[in-house]
Amino acid sequence: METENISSICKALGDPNRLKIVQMLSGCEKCACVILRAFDITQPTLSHHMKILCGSGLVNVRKDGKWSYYSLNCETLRDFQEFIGALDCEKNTGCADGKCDCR
Amino acid sequence: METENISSICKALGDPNRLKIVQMLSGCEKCACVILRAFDITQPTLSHHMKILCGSGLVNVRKDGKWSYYSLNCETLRDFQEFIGALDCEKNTGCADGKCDCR
DNA sequence: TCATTGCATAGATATCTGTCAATATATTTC
DNA sequence: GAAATATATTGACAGATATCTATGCAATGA
Repeated sequence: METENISSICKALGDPNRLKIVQMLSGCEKCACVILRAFDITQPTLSHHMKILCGSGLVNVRKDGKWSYYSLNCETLRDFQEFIGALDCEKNTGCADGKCDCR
Repeated sequence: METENISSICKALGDPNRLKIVQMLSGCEKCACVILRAFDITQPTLSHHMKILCGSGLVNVRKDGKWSYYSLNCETLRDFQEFIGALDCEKNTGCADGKCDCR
C-alpha cells in the first residue's frame, strides 16, 4: 500500500471521534443511527465523518432500505495493520552489518 | 493507552511528510540534518514536524552536541501497534453468541 | 398520498495546520 | 572572540477542517 494511502487512513483516525467510531465498528457492523446515539454531535457531522472514513478506504458502507450499515474494510485494515506492525523501534537494525551510517 | 493518545499518534502520522519521516526512523536513529536532506521542505518546517512527532510520544530525541538524533519510542510504538493490531474487521465477532444486536 | 424517518448535501464560520522567512540559541572550530 | 553550523522559535498567511443550521431526497408506513 502506498504511503499516501496509509497517511490518509492515519489522518482519518486522527480525529478522536472518528477513532472511537472505528473502535465501535471493530467486530461489529453498525448503522449510522446507532453510531450517532453514542456521540454528542449532530447527524450531518456524523455523516461528514463517515464520508472521510469511507474515503480513506478503512470503512465500508452497505445500504439497506433507508439505513446505512458501516463496517471495517478487511483488505484495507490488513494492509494498514501490516504497515504499522512492520515499524521497528530499534536504532540500527535498518543498517547493514549493524553499522548504522545512516545518521 | 488512551484513545486520545492513539488519536494523537494517528494525527501525527496523518501528514505524508511525517509518515515518511517515521518510515525513515524505522530501524534507524537519524539526525535532523540527514532527515532534512531527504525532503523538499525548509529546516523550520522539519523542526515543526519533529516537534509534533515527539509530542505524540512516538519519537524520541537525543541531543549530542549541536546535533539532534531522532528515533522511534519503543513503548509508544508497541502500544500503538497493539491497538491497531486489535482492530477486527469481522462484522459480528464483537457480539455475544454471534447474535449481533448492536446495530 | 402524505407524514415520518434516516441519511446526505450545501453553505457558513471559527479554528487548526503546514509552510515559509526572519531571527534566536547553542555548539563547535579557527 | 569571531565565524560557521545545527536546530529551535516567532510571526504571518493561505488553505484545510470540524462543526453547525438549513435543506434535500429517498424509503417507509399510516
